[in-house]
Amino acid sequence: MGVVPDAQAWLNPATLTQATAIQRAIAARVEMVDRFPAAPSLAGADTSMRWRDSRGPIHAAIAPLAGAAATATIVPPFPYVPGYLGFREAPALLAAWARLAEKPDLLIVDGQGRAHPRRCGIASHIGVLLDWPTIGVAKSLLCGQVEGVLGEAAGATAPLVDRGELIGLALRSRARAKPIFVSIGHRVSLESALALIRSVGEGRRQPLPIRRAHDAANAARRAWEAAGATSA
DNA sequence: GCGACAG
DNA sequence: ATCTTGTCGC
Repeated sequence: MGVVPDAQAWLNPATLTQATAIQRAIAARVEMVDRFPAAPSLAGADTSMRWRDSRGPIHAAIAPLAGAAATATIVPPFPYVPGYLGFREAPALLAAWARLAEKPDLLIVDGQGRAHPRRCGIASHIGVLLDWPTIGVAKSLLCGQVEGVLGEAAGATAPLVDRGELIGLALRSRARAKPIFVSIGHRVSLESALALIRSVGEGRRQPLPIRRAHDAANAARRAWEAAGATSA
C-alpha cells in the first residue's frame, strides 16, 4: 500500500481506545497543501450496504470520471460508530482501489476529511494510508458549526469551524438544497478542494464522481444479492 | 450528566 | 447507509 509502515495495523484496531490513537497518528500525517498534477483526473469513492444491516457485507466502488468503476465486497470488522467510519469502510474502499487499473490523480470520498473530532475522517484515513490526494465530501455534519449565514445562491460557501479551528466549508452546491461539507482529506488545500468540487458539480447536490461511485456500489450490491451470496 | 452523532 | 410512492416543479 502507501508509505505508511504499519498500514495493516492501522486498519485493524483491537479497541476503540486504540482506534482513537491511530486516528491521531493519521491526522498528524495529513498534508494540507496541494501535491498533485495540474488539472488532476478525478474519481469518486462510496459504499453500499443492506438497509440497517450493520454486520452484512459492504460493497465499495471507486468510479473514475472516465472509464469503468472498480468494486470490492468486504465484511466489515464492526458496526457503524460515529467518528470511526474509516475503520469500518476503508478496507473495502482500499480493496476496490487495488483493483482499479488506472489510478486517478485525486480521490473524492463520500464522508468527512478533516471535519472530524480528531481531524481524521474517512477521506484522511484513505489518503494517508495510500499517500494519495483525497477530498472529503459529506452530506451532513459530524462536528463543528457553520460560521455566519450560508448564502442561498448555488455556489455559496461558509466556514465550518470547530473549537476555534477552520476544518472545512459548507457549500450550497445547488440552490434550495441543503449544503454539502467539503474538507481536506490529504495532500490538498481547502481552496483547491473547493474549486475541484465546484468543477464537477454538474448542477446536482453531490459532485459527479460521488454520484457515479454511489451508482456503481449499488449495482455491485444488487448483483451480489441477485447471485444469492451470503458471505464475502 | 445530557445531547449530538459522517455512513 | 437503505426502502417506497406519490407529488411538485423546471
